[in-house]
Amino acid sequence: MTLKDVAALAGVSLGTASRVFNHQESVSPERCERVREALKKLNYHPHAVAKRLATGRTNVLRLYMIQEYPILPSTWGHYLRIIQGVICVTQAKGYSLELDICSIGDLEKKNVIIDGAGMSMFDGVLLLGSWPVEYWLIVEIVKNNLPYFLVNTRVPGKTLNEIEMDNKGAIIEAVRYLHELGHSRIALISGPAGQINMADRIDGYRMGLRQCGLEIRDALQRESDFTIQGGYRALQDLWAVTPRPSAVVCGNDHLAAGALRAAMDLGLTVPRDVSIMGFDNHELAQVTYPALTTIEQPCQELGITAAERIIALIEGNECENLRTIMPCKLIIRESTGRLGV
Amino acid sequence: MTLKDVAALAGVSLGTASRVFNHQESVSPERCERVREALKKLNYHPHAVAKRLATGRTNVLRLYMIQEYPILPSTWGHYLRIIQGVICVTQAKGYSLELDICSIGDLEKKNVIIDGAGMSMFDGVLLLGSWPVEYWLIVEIVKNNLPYFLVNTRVPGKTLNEIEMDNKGAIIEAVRYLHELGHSRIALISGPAGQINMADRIDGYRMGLRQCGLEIRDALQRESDFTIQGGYRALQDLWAVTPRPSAVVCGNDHLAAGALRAAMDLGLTVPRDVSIMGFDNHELAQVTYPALTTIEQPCQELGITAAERIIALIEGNECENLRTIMPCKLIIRESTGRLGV
DNA sequence: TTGTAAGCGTTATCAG
DNA sequence: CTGATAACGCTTACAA
Repeated sequence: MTLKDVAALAGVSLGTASRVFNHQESVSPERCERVREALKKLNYHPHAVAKRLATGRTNVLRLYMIQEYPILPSTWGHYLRIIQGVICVTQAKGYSLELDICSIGDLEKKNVIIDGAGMSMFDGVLLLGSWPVEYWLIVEIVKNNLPYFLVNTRVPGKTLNEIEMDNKGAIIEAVRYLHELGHSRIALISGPAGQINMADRIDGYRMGLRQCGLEIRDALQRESDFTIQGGYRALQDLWAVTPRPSAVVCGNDHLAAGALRAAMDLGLTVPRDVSIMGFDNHELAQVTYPALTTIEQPCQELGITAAERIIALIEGNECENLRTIMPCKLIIRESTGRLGV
Repeated sequence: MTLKDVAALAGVSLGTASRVFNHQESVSPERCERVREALKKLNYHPHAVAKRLATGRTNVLRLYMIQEYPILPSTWGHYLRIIQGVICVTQAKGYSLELDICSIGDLEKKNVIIDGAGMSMFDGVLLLGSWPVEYWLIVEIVKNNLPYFLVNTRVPGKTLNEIEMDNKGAIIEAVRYLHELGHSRIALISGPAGQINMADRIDGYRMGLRQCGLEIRDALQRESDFTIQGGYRALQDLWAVTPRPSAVVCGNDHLAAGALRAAMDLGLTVPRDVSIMGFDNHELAQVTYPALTTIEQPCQELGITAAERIIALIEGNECENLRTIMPCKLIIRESTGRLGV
């Protein structure tokens, strides 16, 4: 059932049928009505592909999940919430969302994005990741005139179309909070410093200490992976340092959960003997014992904003804020408190 | 840069250029070579949309995540692993994956699938969900001749194109395992029985008891939601029953984590006083204290199989197994054991 | 083996 | 306001 059939049934030309269906502009009420009836009767659906060919617009947004190895379940959960936000917007605005998962290596080597754009398979691209993106990739994208947004990541040292969490500010707040509880020897167990989010958290830790007038001691900083086991080992490590820390900020909830378990196995009571904080407000922060004080990120909002921005870019409504930082929120539970209480 | 340009540069006709690019069939080696050079020089990428219009094939797979409300993080994680499997296959076979999230109500009311198919936006559809799907929706899909597969869900009472986890078998194994540890009063804390997976797990629980020659007692079964809090309350409840259970099988790891905490707050030691089991092998199963014995599902394999099957269907290679059940795996950790040990 | 031309279903331009 | 008609870029008979 094509528009032609509709036109035939309504006894009008193809052009008129198209006008009625699309804008109902400049067509007599009478014929307009006839076309509408035909549209109804034939249960007409426009052929999306033909429309795309004719208009040059696909109404497809492609989202690349840039996946580090090994795959981390914590990242998964984080990404999916962001994607949910993206979908809210794409659905509302009549876009389809194509999803792709690839390593940063794939993205750069095979040049999949540019190729896809060359084949005009999508109108814009969202790069969702946690590790730094190479500048030349973006240069390539810009050169091809393809609307893009970096989500939850960036190109170090450049200000581009990007939208991120305020990782740094969140940790500064965390350090201040611990300082207000009376802690002055605050340690850090971070994930890999090469990861963008983690780099910002490490930065925030140092800046927080500075703002509180506390000394920055290398011995109190541990770089681990993102795993529960990593957190476990790092806390054991940290406990060998003299003087010992009285509070530990962790790069994510998994590290914090591991640290918690290590503290327990060392015979410590949390938060009486040591305070421990996570980051992410992952579900597991609720099930540890004691439950983790942590930081919540506005994942869905991030996705929503990213989608709105790129659609604005696609549709030519220049969007002002090319760089946006979303604030996070401190969630206080049981794993932090005053020493000895 | 279109094929026309390539043809012009190579000094051949459009048709010949197309033939070289697609099948390199029936074209003289010499001109073939010329075309190839032009292809290279112009860095030709076929216009996907035009190709689609000409061939009538989109090479797009659409996956609907059927989302219950409220949104459960545990479901998210589960789905994403499945999707990852799907993407492995679509990437390898040259398909794009479109992702949509909607409630089952959306799907049925707005008839989005049929409309999308009518607009020929995709070649096939994967329905990923956990709640029963209405038969008429599938009837509609079949009527429209659209290849489909149900993933992780089904239409109750019908055998259709579907692929699921062996939830039932897994719980039977769990009950047997507990029975071998000497337990005879085995309780169940399930999620909503309306959810397909949970219904199967409840079935499995009953069948497992029967196979072990144990009595099925309603007082030892609690239907909760999927939350940690739900598990907490359910275990408290269960503890008021006389005689008390000595082991509790939970519908998922969240319920089990809540039950664990409740047991702790009741002053019990797990597994000495009571054994507790989860389901999913969610990350939080590693961080509870004690760590949860649970059941792992082959999520990625499920996705891979589903994608392979539907692509076979699309490409007309009749796939034999229209219904497939994937086996799960028992993961033994610390939360189960013999009574009093 | 090759070129020509007729689609594929729209949109959009341009006379009338 | 309306109807032809030319794109859009490709595939695929069909004819040469």
